[in-house]
Amino acid sequence: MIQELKNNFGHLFEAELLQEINQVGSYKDVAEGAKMMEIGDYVRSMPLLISGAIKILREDNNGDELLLYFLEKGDTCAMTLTCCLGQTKSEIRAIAATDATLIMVPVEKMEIWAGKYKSWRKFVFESYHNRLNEMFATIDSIAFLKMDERLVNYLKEKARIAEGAIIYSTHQEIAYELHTSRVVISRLLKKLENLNKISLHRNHIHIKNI
Amino acid sequence: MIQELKNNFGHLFEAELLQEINQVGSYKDVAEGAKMMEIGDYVRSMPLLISGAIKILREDNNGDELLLYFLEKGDTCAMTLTCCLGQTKSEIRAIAATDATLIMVPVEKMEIWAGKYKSWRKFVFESYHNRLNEMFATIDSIAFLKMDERLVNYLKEKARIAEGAIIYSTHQEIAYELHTSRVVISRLLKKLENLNKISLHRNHIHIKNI
DNA sequence: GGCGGAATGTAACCAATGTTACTGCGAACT
DNA sequence: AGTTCGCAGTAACATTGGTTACATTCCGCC
Repeated sequence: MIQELKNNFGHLFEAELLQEINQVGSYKDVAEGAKMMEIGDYVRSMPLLISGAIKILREDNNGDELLLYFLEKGDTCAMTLTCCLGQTKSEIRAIAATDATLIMVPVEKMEIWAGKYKSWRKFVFESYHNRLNEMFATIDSIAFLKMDERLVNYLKEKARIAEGAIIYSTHQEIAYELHTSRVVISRLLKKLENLNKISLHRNHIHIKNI
Repeated sequence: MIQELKNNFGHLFEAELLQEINQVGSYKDVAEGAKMMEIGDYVRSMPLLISGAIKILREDNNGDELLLYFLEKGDTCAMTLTCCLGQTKSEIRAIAATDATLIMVPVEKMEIWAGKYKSWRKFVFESYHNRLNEMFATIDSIAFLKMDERLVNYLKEKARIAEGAIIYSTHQEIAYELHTSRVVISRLLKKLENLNKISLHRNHIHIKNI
């Protein structure tokens, strides 16, 4: 494990902290689509993401979903940070967007290291900061953009995460994540295809130039 | 100053930390409407809110605004927390929603205390947590609610902040904060008045039962 | 090859919200 | 008292996005 740790977090943490993480952390592989956290769950360990991507979703009373943001390599989940300390429930759902590997750290360490290691504090603060910024971006998107622009942003982000020009999603799945209906997504995607920005296929979308 | 500190933060911080805050912090009074932070500003001190309320706003490229949430007594601004450490610019605007008093703490102390006082760490983490939760609530509101429901929530919140049943806002101001148009707000307010939930007057709104 | 289910395409319609344009009212000022 | 200006009321219309309904296509499976 220590090698992956160094590769992904070596520039952040001093050797002693890496050593500690190595001792108490446990490896975990998750498959694409796996639910990693549910709304209302209590959190007992903190994930450090080594590879893959996790999507973070919000749900309303009617079960309608909305994609908030993605976590990637080197990220951690801000939700767990204070859930651990404050013993509160998760407000969000986390689902593996791709196959992913992570290191799980017991919550007790979280606060101990915050007192002990400056680099850990920096990491935790920056995680919060990044998450807040992603939330701002999400809010901008919902509040200020129209659905066609939101869709384009979504496709860009998805392509970036997938590290390729092909997105394997159905229109229905996209509709869920943007909290709209399948018909609307089909309509807008077709427009993008007519503009020659994407090409549509069954079960996947080819991003050409958006 | 020490007395206000004790009243508002005494239950959070140990005596030694209160003492330190008292030594390095400076009092500041701001009048309603005063701009306390602008998008793009660098932050050099951290506010602890003693009384009053601060509204936190987001703005898009076209200058359109959106109210994110209010800060109140006992809160601090999460934005400053990492702006200080990371030397990044503010992503938000802060405006005094009422007359307010606060204690400004130099940023250098922020990280020092985080290493020294467990209670300070707890406070900072909880601040982040609260802000994230408020952002979730804001997103829920924008994404899942229709404008009439958002307006009702807004009025409730405003009345709570004002500690009374009368809201001194014009329709135009409300429209800005909810990022819609004055006509839409007037229309919806009139509906609420017809339902006998509010009564409308020039420059103010009387909340009756919503 | 035919069947069935999932995914997509599309039209027609509806509801919510945004826009434009104009009216009238009230308070402040002269 | 008359003027001015900001605020509020309202109608008419445009646009966006959501809904319903149905046709078509693709693919795996028998």
